[in-house]
Amino acid sequence: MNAEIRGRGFLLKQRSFLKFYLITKIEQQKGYGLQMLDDLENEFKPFAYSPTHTELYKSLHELKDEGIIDWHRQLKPETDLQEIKIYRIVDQEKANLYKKQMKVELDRCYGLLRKALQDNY
Amino acid sequence: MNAEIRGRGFLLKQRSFLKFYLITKIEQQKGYGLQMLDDLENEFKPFAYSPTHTELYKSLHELKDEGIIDWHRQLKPETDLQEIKIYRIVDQEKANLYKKQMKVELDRCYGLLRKALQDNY
DNA sequence: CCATGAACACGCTGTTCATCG
DNA sequence: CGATGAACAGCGTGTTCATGG
Repeated sequence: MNAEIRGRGFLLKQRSFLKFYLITKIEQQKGYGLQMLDDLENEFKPFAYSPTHTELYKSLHELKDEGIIDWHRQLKPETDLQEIKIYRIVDQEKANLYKKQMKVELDRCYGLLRKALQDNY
Repeated sequence: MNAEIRGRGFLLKQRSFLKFYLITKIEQQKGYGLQMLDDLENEFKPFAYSPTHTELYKSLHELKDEGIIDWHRQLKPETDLQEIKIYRIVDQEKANLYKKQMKVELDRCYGLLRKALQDNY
């Protein structure tokens, strides 16, 4: 379990980070895939982090495989006949557990970086 | 330059992190390779991070290739006839530059994690 | 072109093997 | 066995290619 979230190593994996963020975004009904990617890019621009669409989709697929989310196809409203996928939490318990575990992991990494900043300056 | 320190991505690489820490340890004359590794393991135990000896040596070799450090062989004092390597900074300018760039990178990652903690809880 | 996805390739890092006193 | 190092293998992630509106 935690083995999935942190691979016995240094800092957390990007995949876990994205899955974690996506859970929150889906809870808040923040649109479809590329839409969420766009949001993330903007949010993280100050931190020079720009996730790729491939990583985003792989994260969504993993969340589905783990039974945390689900999706259904739908036509993009208003504009045209483009098809998109709308995501939704199907197991809030699992979602909460994932976020809880990630909180521990984020705190760990946060502390590690703080230590580095304190030790070396 | 920065491309070496951060690979266009998410969080910083372990290698950079270790090189950065090793510079400080060498500045403080903290013994030889495995000795420093042992120190790091103890320091990071609360953060469940335990670097490997291979990564440590690769970091030291890179620092040497970049002309930041140097070493000479020496017999382990007092105890027995074991040979060890003693490291030393040979270009303090470069060392300072590396640490300065890493400071920027650490701050970036630190901010990114803080944002994650704020956004999702 | 947009949205989603798969295939492929590269690079980081851990596990294992090697050498020398 | 301690210290250093090389060779090898796995896997996370970015780049490229593919498909369907």
